[in-house]
Amino acid sequence: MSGLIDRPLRADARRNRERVLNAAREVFAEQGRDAQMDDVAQRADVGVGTVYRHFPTKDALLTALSDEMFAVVAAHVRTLLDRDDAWEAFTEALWFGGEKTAGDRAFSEIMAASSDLPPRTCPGQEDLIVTVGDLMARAKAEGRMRPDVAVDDIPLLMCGVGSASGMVHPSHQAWRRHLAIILDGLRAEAASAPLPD
Amino acid sequence: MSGLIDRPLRADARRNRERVLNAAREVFAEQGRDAQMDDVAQRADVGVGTVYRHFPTKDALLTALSDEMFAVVAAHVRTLLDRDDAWEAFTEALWFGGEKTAGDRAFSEIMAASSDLPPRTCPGQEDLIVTVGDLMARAKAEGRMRPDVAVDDIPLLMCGVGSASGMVHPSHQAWRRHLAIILDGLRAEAASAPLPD
Amino acid sequence: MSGLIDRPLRADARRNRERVLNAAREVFAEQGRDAQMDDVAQRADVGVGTVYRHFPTKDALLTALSDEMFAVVAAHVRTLLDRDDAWEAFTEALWFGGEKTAGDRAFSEIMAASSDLPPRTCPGQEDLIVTVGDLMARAKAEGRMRPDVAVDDIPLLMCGVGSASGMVHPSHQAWRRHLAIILDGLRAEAASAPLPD
Amino acid sequence: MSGLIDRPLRADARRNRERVLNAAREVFAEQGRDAQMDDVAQRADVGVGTVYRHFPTKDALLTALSDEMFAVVAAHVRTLLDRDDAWEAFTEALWFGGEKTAGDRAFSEIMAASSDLPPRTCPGQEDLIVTVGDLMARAKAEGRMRPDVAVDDIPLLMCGVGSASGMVHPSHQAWRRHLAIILDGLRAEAASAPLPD
DNA sequence: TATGAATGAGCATTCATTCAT
DNA sequence: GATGAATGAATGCTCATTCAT
Repeated sequence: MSGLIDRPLRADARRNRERVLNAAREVFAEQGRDAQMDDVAQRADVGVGTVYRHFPTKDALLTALSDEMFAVVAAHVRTLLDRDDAWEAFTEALWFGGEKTAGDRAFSEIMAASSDLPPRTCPGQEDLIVTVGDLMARAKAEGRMRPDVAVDDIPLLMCGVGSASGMVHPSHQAWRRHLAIILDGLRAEAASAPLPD
Repeated sequence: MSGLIDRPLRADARRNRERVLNAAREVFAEQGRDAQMDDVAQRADVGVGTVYRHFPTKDALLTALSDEMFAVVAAHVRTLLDRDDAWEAFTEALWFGGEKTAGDRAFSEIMAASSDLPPRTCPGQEDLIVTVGDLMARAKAEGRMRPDVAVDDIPLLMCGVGSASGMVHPSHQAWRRHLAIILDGLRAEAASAPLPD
Repeated sequence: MSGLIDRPLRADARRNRERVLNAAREVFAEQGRDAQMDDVAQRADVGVGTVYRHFPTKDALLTALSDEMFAVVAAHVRTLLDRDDAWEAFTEALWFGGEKTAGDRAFSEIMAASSDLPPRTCPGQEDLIVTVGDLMARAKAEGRMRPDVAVDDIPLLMCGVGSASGMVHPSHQAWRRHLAIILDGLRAEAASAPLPD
Repeated sequence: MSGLIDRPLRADARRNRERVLNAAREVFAEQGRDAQMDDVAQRADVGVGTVYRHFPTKDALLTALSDEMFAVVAAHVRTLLDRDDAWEAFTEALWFGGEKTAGDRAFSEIMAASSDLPPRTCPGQEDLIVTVGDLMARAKAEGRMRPDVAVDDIPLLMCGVGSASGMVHPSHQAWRRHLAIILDGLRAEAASAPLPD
């Protein structure tokens, strides 16, 4: 009952929340985490207060954004789980992640800064660890992936891809070369020596 | 005339410049480019004014720091030019660069941010491009390095290594794994497909 | 006509008005005039809009609250008018006022701040001036109260009692000592010299 | 040595610190603790930054102001210690305190708000407790002051005087009547009954 | 009419940079 | 030259009030 009555209000609010999120995504992607809340509000065609109503803190907004990013990637990777070729699935997962990360300055910065912060984790991130871990285990079993890589190496490598994605101007697709090299380096045949621990 | 009078002052000034640079190196390495000028001055046991006398702008100081970094690396790489084994020399160059970058938050950030900035180059960087380019050409000729990598890919990859260096807590040596993978990915045998352009 | 239709609404509205007033009384008493309208609404289980429907302004709400306070006290004092012993009645009036004021941060603050505001008066306050004035006149006639006090002194003194009521921690009853001293100071025998004007 | 060299700088800074303090005293006295830092800066003919250089926080500034107030009063009261007539000295102390408090909204508010805050004390306040306590002991011994008042009652009473000082417009001297009554209430002969505890 | 989301002026605070001493 | 105090634009966040639903 009240559900039906609530809808209109909530619908409006949700729409605004979405506008804020979209604006924030753009603004932070372009300008990095130093972008200003006022800019987000402006881009969303909304007062600052509205931004703060939905996200009590700049940090909360940034967190929401990154959680969402993880969730999106995690969801996609999950669809890859039933592929027969685990290495190929893994590869595709990383390409997808790169695609999402590329050009998102804030996300890259957040990942790069994660050393300072308490090691907060969100559902998406945990899911990602599980699913990617699964793919990696199978790819190793297939003999396609070098056995000395760990799941924990992946965020590291992707963080690198992310920061690379900002470099070199126009095509902005230099990160593809970066990732291609990394993927080649992850192949079973590539291992010239065990990775240092 | 003024030369004679200047000398002692200049000596003093040069010493101060050095103190500032040393302090700045430490401070920015630890706290990243967001560190404050006042902190630099304090660490250098110098007034802020002195910092500004030598570097008109925070940005100028940061630039000086990064130029210096490039110069140091370039100098080292130059000593590797007469090695017989070019691939090995190249490898060592990258390990040296990684070592220098790791733990220098500001330098990593600067490299990662270079997309914003006009593509300023400093002598060290140019030198690096030449020497590393030379090593790469020879390594390719040796048949040890995949032919489709370009010199321009290297800063990209190293930028990744840099941002990785900040991640994962105490040992802070996870970047070594990252670089090892990349190097394996750069080997001639690793190339599973040509790099995208 | 509209009267008949309005009634039920009015009943509802009046109930809401009451809820708002009750909530506001509590909230402002606890947190002082800096308490937020949203808090009032929440405590009243009502939307902010409803609060604003009944009181166009935070100030209006505060005013209503203080008017009400005056009315309550005035009503009580009026019941004391037929006492034989005017001094005792006066005394009781002040104790009653103190009791009401103690622990009501907002009311104390409002009284203390009344210098800023235009010297607005409400029926309760006027009534209070009349009744207390009457008691005072009779107490002076009885020879129990010093003749140089004026009705205008009383709010002043009570304001002091009010601000005192907030001080000193848990028992919060230090104001009783304050008022006791003042009452002793108001006795006819206490007058060591005429009050300054 | 460096002392001599320091002076000019420090002299300037101290002058500015004084300007800030003076401005703050005025502004907060007039508008209460809600006055804005920008207003203080403006009144001091100084940038906000300067205010913050000397007082890291609005609260720190307010604290400094109140500490100073206590110190001034304490110093004055200390000069009264050698009076023969302790009651008279006590009386004078309170008049002095009233004089200082009257018209200083912020100070009154701070005293009135002291119930919330952790019971911070400054040297002046402690000194005051000691000296006033001494005067009170002697006044009681003289048989001039009622024995059941405690030093702790005084801030309470003065807080009342303070808040009273803001009331009633033009003369602004109504607080004198308030204090006079209180003083009469504190006399030994005034005690009609022991104070409640 | 009630609701609570939206608004945005307002405010404390920071920090790169300037400039008097 | 060196110093560090002064500057003030910039920024995150709050809260009284309005208004679409």
